Amino acid sequence: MTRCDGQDASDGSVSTVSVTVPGPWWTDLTYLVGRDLAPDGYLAPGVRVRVPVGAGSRVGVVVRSGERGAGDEYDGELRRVSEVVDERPILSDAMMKLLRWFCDAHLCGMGTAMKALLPSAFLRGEPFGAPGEPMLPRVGVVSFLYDSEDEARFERYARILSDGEPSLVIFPIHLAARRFHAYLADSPHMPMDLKERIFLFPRNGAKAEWAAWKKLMSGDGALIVVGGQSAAMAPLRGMARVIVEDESSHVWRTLRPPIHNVRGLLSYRARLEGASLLLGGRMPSPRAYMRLVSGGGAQSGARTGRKIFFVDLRMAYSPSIKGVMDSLAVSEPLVRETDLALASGEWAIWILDRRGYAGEIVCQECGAPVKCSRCGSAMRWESSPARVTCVSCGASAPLPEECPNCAGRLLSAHRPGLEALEPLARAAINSPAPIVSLEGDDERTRAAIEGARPGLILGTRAALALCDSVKVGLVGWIDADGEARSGEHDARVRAYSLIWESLWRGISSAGRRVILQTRRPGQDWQRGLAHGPQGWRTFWRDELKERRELSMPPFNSLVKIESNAPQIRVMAEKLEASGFECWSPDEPNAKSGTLWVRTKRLAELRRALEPYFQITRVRRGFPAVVVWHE
DNA sequence: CCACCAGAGCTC
DNA sequence: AGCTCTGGTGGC
Repeated sequence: MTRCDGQDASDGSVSTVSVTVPGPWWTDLTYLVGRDLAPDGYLAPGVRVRVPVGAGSRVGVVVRSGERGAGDEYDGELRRVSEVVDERPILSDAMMKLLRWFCDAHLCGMGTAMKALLPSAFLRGEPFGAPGEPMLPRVGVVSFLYDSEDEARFERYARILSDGEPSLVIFPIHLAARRFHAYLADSPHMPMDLKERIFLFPRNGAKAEWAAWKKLMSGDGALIVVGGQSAAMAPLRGMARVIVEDESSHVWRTLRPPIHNVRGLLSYRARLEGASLLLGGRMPSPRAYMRLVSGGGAQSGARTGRKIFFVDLRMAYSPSIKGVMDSLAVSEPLVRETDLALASGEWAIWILDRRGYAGEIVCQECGAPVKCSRCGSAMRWESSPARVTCVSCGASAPLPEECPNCAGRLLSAHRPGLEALEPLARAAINSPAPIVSLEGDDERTRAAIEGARPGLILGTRAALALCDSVKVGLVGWIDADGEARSGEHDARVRAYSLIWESLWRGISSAGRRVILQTRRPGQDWQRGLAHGPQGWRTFWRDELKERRELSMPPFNSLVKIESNAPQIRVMAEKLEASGFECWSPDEPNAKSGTLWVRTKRLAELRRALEPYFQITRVRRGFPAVVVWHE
């Protein structure tokens, strides 16, 4: 690498470069570069440089290079590139395209895209070789593999992988990747010499991840890379195939900005690098389903049988719960099936997706819910010890004696939770088997359960993970409608796929029974649940019809923009003037604002948002943008 | 007297 | 968002 010697180029022949610098802004920054760093007055696009930014310095990537003033409106004082990191461009053509696609799809800047897709060492300036181009341009095919049985899919993957083509196999969670890695090591379908060339990509963690990148970039002979989401950009040489397992999982969507769907990234990466793409799972995601019905048939398991039972909540006995307005039903069929499962030495799981004693506390006089003083989210009531905790930030406070809003004395609890369910379960179950409330999903709890005598587990959706390690004979959904109640446009798919998962997940799905306590037995989004291994066809047909009518994703993209209230108002006006469909749910005098946009014209929206992401706006702060594509 | 930290201020 | 510079605090 070459460092700036600090001297001015005395002959005055100084040129400029545009550099993408990681930051929340979308602007590329212009710098001078002296002859000492660039003898030809030119730095190739894709070369990393260290540049001064504000008080410090950062590593960025050259995007353009040329004489002063060429295609650049900035007329202020320019600073100098302080160091050229790479001798040759370091981002492949495919990688540049992938980064650009990411920016367009998620309405973010190039710097944000680089941080999301590349290991942190890249932007520290460490030696780097990007994922390769295909040797010969290839056209990857897309295929699908849906089978409700986990074991059946694993076997199919193993058979496919046994041809030794360089393959990337990615799971939504690392634990599942580990399980598949162990499966491959034992699989009779894998040739011995190939087994030695399977690499389990490490779980998130910057150091381990960078070590894995270096190992793969050095071309150590790995042919199959198995990993969780952190392996999505793994630099596998000559990658010919990408397998995305459990592709409909909502876990593919990241929780941290830039919020994106890692499965979508993998699909596009496969296309750019000419690798074939195999999407697999228990059921398809909306986009995969649409391709599937337009393209060809799916694989599927053949097992059917009476696995699922609907219990009409309106008919079920619902004992009242002390201190809580709503009741919880523990129906007769649920108790009977639970006792049966326990009697035959299997585990039973009852799922209620609300922790604590009650999900919300509301003032009966003013109607306001008790909110967290720190973050403003709803507080839930926990009974032992008696207190309220915040659903989102975890803050805890003593049980309020009066309404914080109107000082009213009548606070009432609603939506009973797991703590309230436990005494009901104890009273209802006849079996002497233990009853355990599962508070977390950590490894320790799981290990304790794996070694214990089978019993009844009361837990949230996280408890479904137990199906992977112990024999679960019954899953009972205490309030199945609750899953579909959130206002999100994808609430119904989440509900459907959770229940679908409870039918099929893990090692004992063949004999498992599932009971749904619901107000709409087998109706609406629940249609198709009882139709056997491809019941999701019924679900998607109805769901996509409705989404098309409402112009919701995947037929349109949904964009959420957050900023301060005045800026949101200005943006809303301008976007509406440009013909965008916008709405804002804000209260009139709120400080911060939210703007929703529903559109197909993402490129145009990007251009409209560009002014708000110029670096000169840094002091006013940048809006936060989230995009939904499905 | 200096190590450590929170907050301010800056960004071609 | 980073980064560094500042000034206050607290440990010895």
